[in-house]
Amino acid sequence: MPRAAPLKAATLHDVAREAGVSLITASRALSNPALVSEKTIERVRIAVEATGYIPNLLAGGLKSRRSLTVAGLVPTISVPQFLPTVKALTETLDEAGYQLILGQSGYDHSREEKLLNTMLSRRPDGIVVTGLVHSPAAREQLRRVGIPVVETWDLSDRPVDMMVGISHVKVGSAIAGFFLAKGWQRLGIATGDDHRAMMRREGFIAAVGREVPSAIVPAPSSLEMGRRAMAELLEKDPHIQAVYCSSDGFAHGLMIEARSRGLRIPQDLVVCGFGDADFAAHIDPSLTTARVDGAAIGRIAAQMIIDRCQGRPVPQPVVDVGFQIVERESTGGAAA
Amino acid sequence: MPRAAPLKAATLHDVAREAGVSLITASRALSNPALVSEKTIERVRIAVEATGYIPNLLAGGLKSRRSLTVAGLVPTISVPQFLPTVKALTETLDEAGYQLILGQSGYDHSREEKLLNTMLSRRPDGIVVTGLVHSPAAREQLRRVGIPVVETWDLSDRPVDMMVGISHVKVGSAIAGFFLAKGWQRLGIATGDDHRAMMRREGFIAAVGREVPSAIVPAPSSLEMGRRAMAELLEKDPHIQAVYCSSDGFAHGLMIEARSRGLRIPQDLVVCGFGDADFAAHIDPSLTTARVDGAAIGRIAAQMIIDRCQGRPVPQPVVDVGFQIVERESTGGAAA
DNA sequence: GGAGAGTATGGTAACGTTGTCATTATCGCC
DNA sequence: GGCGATAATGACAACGTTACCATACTCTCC
Repeated sequence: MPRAAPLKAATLHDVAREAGVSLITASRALSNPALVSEKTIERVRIAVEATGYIPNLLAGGLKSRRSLTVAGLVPTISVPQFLPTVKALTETLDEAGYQLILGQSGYDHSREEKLLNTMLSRRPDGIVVTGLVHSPAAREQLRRVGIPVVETWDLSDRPVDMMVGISHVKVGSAIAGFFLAKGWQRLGIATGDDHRAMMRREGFIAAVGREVPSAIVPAPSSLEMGRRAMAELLEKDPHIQAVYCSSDGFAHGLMIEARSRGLRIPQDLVVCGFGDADFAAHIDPSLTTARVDGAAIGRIAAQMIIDRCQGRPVPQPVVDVGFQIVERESTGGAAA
Repeated sequence: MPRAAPLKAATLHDVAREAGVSLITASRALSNPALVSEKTIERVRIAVEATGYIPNLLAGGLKSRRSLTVAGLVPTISVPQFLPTVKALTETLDEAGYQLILGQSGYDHSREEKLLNTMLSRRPDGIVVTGLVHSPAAREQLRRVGIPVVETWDLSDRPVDMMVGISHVKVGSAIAGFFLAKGWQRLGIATGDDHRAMMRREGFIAAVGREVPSAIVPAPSSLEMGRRAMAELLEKDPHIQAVYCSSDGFAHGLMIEARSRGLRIPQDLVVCGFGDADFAAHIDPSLTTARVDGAAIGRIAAQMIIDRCQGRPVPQPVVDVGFQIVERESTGGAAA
């Protein structure tokens, strides 16, 4: 099947000729209209219509050193937890004329370095990383290129540049504190093995003051793995009372398995998740969980990048968006 | 906080000088090593290390007219159904050296056009659209630019270029046929209002041969909306026997609501979803659903683009990946 | 030993845009 | 009327890479 002859696409040159102005005036009419008279702008606009001109951001970016592009690195997009963040990121950037280039680093630090290099060769104006940048080589390289970098969903003492997230250690200890305050003593942990989840586990254990039976599964955790993790925990402690799970889908799996073994939730066992996924409030029993505003993380990260790119100072380069424990039926709370 | 002085990044010119070869030889050593001697390649490799050179794909793409970039348009990434597709797309493209630029068109056709223009200004080597391209202007423009285009997750008689997906009408009628074969007569539909879901509804209704009580919610559908949809359907027909839902999360919501009203599944009501989400097999009761291999859609779409870009003909420009109804407990099937 | 076919390298000119500096109208004001 | 300031436009040279063509040097084979 013969495709339409790929006619040479119109360039700004063609637009300028059509409009009867110089090349550079046409350029300004489109990208800096304040410098051009109304009349000329209109003429250029018409010429753009007539020629079907589509700007070439590769050329523009090459010269101006602004690609209007931001690189986004996520472990994998199939973990629902980051979806609101990526969504808000894309949308906020889009409003400012930036596009997101998505990269999946996997949960593997060596890939992180390689992917970063690939990304940098597109000369993004900024980089948003989900999680911390771990590899020292990558950290050093990011510093050297000198573009704004935001690490998200985590906090640390040594940011590469900017940071917006939460303290996972605090989440862990808050949940442990919540369990202990209710008087539950036989605790358990079901968690993925990624860095953030393991930090929550550490916080949990530190708050409890002793080791806690744990089922650790490879990230990302899923509902299916949750069922298996529940089985594992019941083997380790048949009289377990309260389990913290590293994600809501995971927690849901634990609850289903527990029920299928005749355990009543919350009477016989209570469960707390993490993330406040969209379904958490609506399953039965509704799930107690630690809520984090993932969309806010995306919005703030995008805004940090945009501000920096436009030369504005970022008032607060490290932002803790915090979290709250939302108590629902799975720990004996009210329905909604 | 003063950032490191942004030293001028090394260019290929610096690498060439360091390696003692000409600019163009350095270029070839990196992007077409077959033309360069082993010894020279090694020298260039060392020079790259020494200078910390990172290629500039903006410059390369400008000259070569290959940006090594593919634009991906999804309605929104927060609909889990497309996640496996986007994931496979990203991964397959990555292996061939291409990066995905993600755009969210929303469920709004006017945004589609605007977004497309933004995307095209980055000179992608290909475009993958989730769903069909509806706006005639957008279709025309895509044809004109002459780059490979893949429409996914759907099939139609008038592809813009290439296509990989399923017939949603067939899915709808298959599910209706499945219900009817079991002897269920009082049917219902709970569906999102996006194009694909509405096509499934049409297929369903056509197979039944008469109108069917429907709860239609704005896409994307969610578990929460599922609960409300169940309530709505029960109002329309208190003795409803079998409901088809346009997504698995949605179906899950219906089941939870039904149960909370004392209905037993599958004894009093049967439910079928769509998509075979990762949790579908593991919730209780496990969910009967129409399985579509979303990852395959992503892989095939990516491969089509890659083949075209590398000048290979695409043997089959329209691919139907098909679907199968997976019967589980929610319609009286076995557990797994 | 010279034609012919590789193999490895180099020089030059783009690709399409924008930064920088220069130039020309236009205006207000003493 | 002439001065300086502002507005509007233009010329030119990049940005960093690759396409294209040319050259120099092998090697083979009759």
